[in-house]
This record gives sequence, structure tokens and C-alpha cells, in this order.
Amino acid sequence: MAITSHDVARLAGVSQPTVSRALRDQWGVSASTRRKVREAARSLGYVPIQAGRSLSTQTSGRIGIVSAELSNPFYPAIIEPLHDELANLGFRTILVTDRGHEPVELEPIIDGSLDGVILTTTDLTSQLPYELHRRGVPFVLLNRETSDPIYDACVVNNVSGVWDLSKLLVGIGHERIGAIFGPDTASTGLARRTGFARAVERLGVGLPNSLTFSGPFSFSTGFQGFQYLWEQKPTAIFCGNDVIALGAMSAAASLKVKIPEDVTIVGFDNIPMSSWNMFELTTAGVSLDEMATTAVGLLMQRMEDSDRDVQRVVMEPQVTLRSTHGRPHDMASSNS
Amino acid sequence: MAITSHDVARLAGVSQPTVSRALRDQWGVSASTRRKVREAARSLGYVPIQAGRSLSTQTSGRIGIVSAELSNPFYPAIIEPLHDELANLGFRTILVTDRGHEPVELEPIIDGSLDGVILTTTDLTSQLPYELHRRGVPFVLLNRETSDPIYDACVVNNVSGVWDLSKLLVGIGHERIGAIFGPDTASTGLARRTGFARAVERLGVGLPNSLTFSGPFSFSTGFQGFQYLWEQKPTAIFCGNDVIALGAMSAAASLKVKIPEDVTIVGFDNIPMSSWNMFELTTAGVSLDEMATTAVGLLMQRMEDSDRDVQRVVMEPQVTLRSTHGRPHDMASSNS
DNA sequence: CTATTATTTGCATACGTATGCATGTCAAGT
DNA sequence: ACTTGACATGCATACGTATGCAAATAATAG
Repeated sequence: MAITSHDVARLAGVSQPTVSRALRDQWGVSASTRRKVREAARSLGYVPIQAGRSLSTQTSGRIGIVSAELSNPFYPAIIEPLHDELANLGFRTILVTDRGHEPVELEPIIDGSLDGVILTTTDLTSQLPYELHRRGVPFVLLNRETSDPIYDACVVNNVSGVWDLSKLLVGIGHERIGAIFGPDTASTGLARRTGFARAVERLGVGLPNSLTFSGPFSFSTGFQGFQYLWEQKPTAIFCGNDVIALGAMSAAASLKVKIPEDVTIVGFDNIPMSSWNMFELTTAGVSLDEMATTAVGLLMQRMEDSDRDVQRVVMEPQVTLRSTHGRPHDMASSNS
Repeated sequence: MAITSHDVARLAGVSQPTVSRALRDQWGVSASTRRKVREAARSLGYVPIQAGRSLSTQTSGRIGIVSAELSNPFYPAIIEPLHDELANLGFRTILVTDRGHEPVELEPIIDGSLDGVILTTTDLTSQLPYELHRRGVPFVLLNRETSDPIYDACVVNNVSGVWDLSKLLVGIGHERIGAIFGPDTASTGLARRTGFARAVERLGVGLPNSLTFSGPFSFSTGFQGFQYLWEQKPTAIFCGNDVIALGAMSAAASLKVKIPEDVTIVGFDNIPMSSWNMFELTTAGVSLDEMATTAVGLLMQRMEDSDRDVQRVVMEPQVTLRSTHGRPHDMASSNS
């Protein structure tokens, strides 16, 4: 059915290897032959069949991005710069999107159809990095990492991010602070939870268990978390990521709770949506472009030399001050 | 480097073809041999190399989803049910995500690495469907289609959707209605624009050019559109899709314009976000699960029989009444 | 005009899997 | 015991591309 290099060869009156060489501008093909072959290929609409090429070269020109949470806007947002960066380097992007539940299927990643992999939603205890390592598939961890820092990774300094946010909250007078954390199964979730608890402690403000709530990194976690926490009357709420924060803001809206007049809310990640006018979320995060460039760089180095030292790049997040933070309610007026 | 079926064969003390047959539960392999082979494969961690399999079977078990607008939440939302449906049928999902600008790259779609394709962001004049057709790659158009209905497609009845929305707006008393349309290069954009214009006409309400604004299906189109339209003092605004509507609501928020007290806003698509409490957007749309199931069904039929008649499934959208619509301002009170 | 080298091209084959066909084995039936 | 057949297995090969190597041709020098 499909057109092969043999068809092109027949039409151009040359051998198949010559077609292969001519179309890839290899050395050792005369200009006139090259022209003939090009013309024949064009007129037949020839496109090399990837399986053949791949089998012969042991290479695919494809990089996989593994992401289990496409509905979490952070991931589409990071995928775009990754795609662009990889395209610049001549690689195709394959999105391997598994649905939360089970661990990501291993087979499509290690069946030789990918030259490298970028893991974006790794659980702390995931075996996937180990399997890839064991099988010699180059990969890099992006954003989330495993418990042991023994693989190439590009992550955010969550501890310093939550420290800055804590300083902000305490600095403007908050003493009764609540938190809606992400899952402890993700490095980001865990680091932000423990980091935040320690930070407010050090700043002289406690974080009682009754003022915390946990769940997946999702809108509904934020929504339910706020409904629960609001009963405890905190003056500020830290959210494990921006999506949770948006859920919390949504719950606040439904309860006619005003932000930041009645309660301060801060998030983490600085996803594009958090700058929308209806949110104006105060949050911390890094440049996704920079993060993508760094991760792709690490992956390329690993692909070139599988024995090179492991590199772990930690990016420093910046706090972006928007409109969801303010002085605590009972310091501004006196209304309780 | 990688483990092949020859390695497994050697370890199990059988020939390579026997390995191939045993692992795929083919007829004609004794139970004991099968057990030996299974054990050998397991202990080596053997995974069949896709390129070899693909070259031999002329099939890949992979379906591509072409989507150019991952940052538009409609597409991640439709990709998830597509992925699940395809997984149920034993297919892997490959996301081919090109960045708006150029037409989608043809090569990775027709190089034999995909058994079928689902096109989700097709332009009216795109040559991609024709190319796929010409090369015998089975595909189905989802949501957006080309000008001629000559290919399998699963689309929304945009005309009836905007008719229902128009009836709603006019029915509650709006006479000065504005609109922020999507691009005319997409079938959805065009049909919703012309359909809406005709609908309000038929309902006895005009749509002067000064009350319309157009742009890509993006947040910022809605944002800018609202800023422009608000000068013209409409009492209601139809938006070409929900993302545009969210942009418009955001602009309204920044101008301290209250919804629905000061202006009514309706969208189209009914994306998950439109039900968030802070939006509660009144909009029209179809079930994405149903749409995904239908599209995959069409594709499967096409893959089984490339000569079967072209099928075009049109899904009827339902209006979901939420909180962004209301009677026009000057009928509720009198304030101008 | 021949010898030598540079350049172009084709032949043969490898990559890993799947499958048609032939061969081999064993049990059952005469 | 010999034939028939069912079943299990291996041999050979195809799928499409890329590449080492030899052969052929053209270009250059003597």
C-alpha cells in the first residue's frame, strides 16, 4: 500500500540505497542523481516508513513526555515549551498520557519507539525511573522526583518557595493560618507540606492539624478544603498548588467570602490561569520556559553520554504578588 | 543493547518463531513450551521491539490524536475520554500536538507509525484530511470539520446550539446583543458566527457590526472583546466558546461590571471549567464522553472497511442554565 | 595512452518480528 | 507393524531502511 524507497528507486532508475543516501543528503551522491531521486520522491509523495528507519538506525527521533494529569493545567502549560524546545533540536514529541489509577504502562516507553523520556508526574515511590534506568532508556525527571536523588532531575525549590510565602503571610500579620496540601505521594506535595509546616513554626506561628486539609492536586480538593477550613476561621490559607487555590477561591465565592478582605489565599506554581483578572492569585513559581529548556538540556546530555554524572537542577521560585493576599480581617477593621 | 526475541529463544532453548508464537498465545505451541518461553521472557524482562513488530505486521496498535491547542482546555478535556475509549479497544494513544502557526507536520502521521488518526483542530481549508485520505490513512474529524462534508466526522450542531442560546437571550428580554466570535477559519467559529447572526435576525433583533468582535478561540480574545464591546453598552454578549466567555468575564471583573446584573454572558462547549463556582457560565454543549465514543466508533469502522460510506454524526447540544444570564439591566431597574 | 586516484553506484546484509511451509514427533486406528 | 493424521517446532523469508564494502566509472596525473 504505502510507497517505499524501492518504488522511488525504480522510478528514478537507481538502486534503493542510492535513494536512501540521496534523500538524506549523504556524501557520495552526484548532484544529478540527487535531483532525479528528489523529483521521483516528490512525485510519488514518498515518506520514509518510520519502522524501517527505526529498525535500521536503532533510533526514532522521538521523545516521550509522560504526564498523568492533563486536566491539571500545569501540565499542558509545561508541555508546550517542551514541545517547542524539542522541535528546535529536531525531535518529535510523543505524549504518553496515562490516566491516574494504575502506574504508567511500561511497554510503550521501552519498546524502542522513544529515544528519551521526560517524566512529569512521577510518584515518590514510582518504579518507572528505575525500570528506565535498568533498560538504558535516557530520561529526566521534571517537576516531581523520586525519594532518592539518584537520577537527572529538574525541580523547583519547594522549600524556599513555601518559606517565602510563609514570610509574606506572617509578615502582613497573619497568625491563624490554614493549609490545603497536595498528596504526600508526590515530591512536590510532600515538600510543600513539610516545608510549610516548618516555616510557619520557625516564624512563630503554629499549624494545628485542625487547620490543614489534604487531597489530590485538584480543583475539588481546594473546594472541599476551603469548605472544611472555613469553619475553623483562619485568616489565611496556603494551597499546595494553584489549581487547589482556584478551587478554594471558588468555594469562597460560593460562600460569599471575599478575597482578600475576609481571607488571604496563596498558591504555588504560577500557572497561566492564576494571572487571569478574576483570580489575580498571589503565588510562587518558576518560568516554565526556563524549566523546559533545562530539562531538555539535561536529557540531551544524558542521551549523549549515559555514564555522565547525575545532575539535579533546582530552580528558585519567585513570589508573584497579585490580589489574593492582604492583612488579616481583624487588623483591618473590627468586625467579629 | 535491548533484549530481543532471539535472546529469549536462546535462554528457553527454542527457536525465535516459537517465542513469537508462544508470547502471543498463538495456536500450535505446547503448554510446556509456552511456560518455558514465558519464564525466560519474564526473567530477561523482554519487551517486543515495536519497530520490528510494526514492520512485520504493517500495523502499530497506535492511534494519533492531532490537536494544535492544548492550552485551550476543551482539548485536554476531550483527549481524556478518547484515551480511555481507545485503551478499552486495545489501542495506544499518541498525541500529535503541533503549535498553531504552521499546518500540522504531515510526516509523523503518515510514516506508518499510526493505524488511525483523530483530527480535533482542523481548519476549514486544511489539506491534512485530503492527504490522509489520499494515502489511505484512516481518520475521523472531531469537533471541527472541513468545508466539504466528504469525510467521516463527529461534530456538534452549532447552528441549533446558537439558536437555542439566541432564543434564551431574546426570550428574557435582551435587544441589544453583542458577540465575540471565534475565527472563521474553523468550522465551529464560522457556523457559530453565521448561525448566531441569522438567529437573532429571525428573532427580530439585529446584530450590527459595531457589536461584534472576532479573534482566536482564546482567553485574550474574550478579554479584549469585552473591553471593546462594553463601550457599545450591550445588555448581553454571546461568546464563540467558553474560553472566550471566561476571558470576557475576566475583563468584566476588571471593569467592575457585574454578571449577570450589568451584562449577560453566554458561551459554547460546556467545558468542565464553566461549572466552577466562580464562573457558573450559562453555555451550550454536548457530552464529551459521548462525543469521544462516537468518534472512536467511526474511526474503528473506517479502519475495518476503507470503502464504507462516509458517515457524519451531528450531536445536538443542550443548553445548561447557570448564573451568567439574566434579564437586561434596564428592565430590572432603571439606571441610565 | 596508461596508471592511479577520487568519486559514484550497486550488492549484500543487518535490524527484530511474524508467518507460510516443510519437517519432525507421537498417538491412534487399521 | 504400518499408515494416517494431529500437533509441535524450526527453517526460510518478508517487511523497509541504512550502511560496509566491492565494483564501476570518471577524473587526474604521469
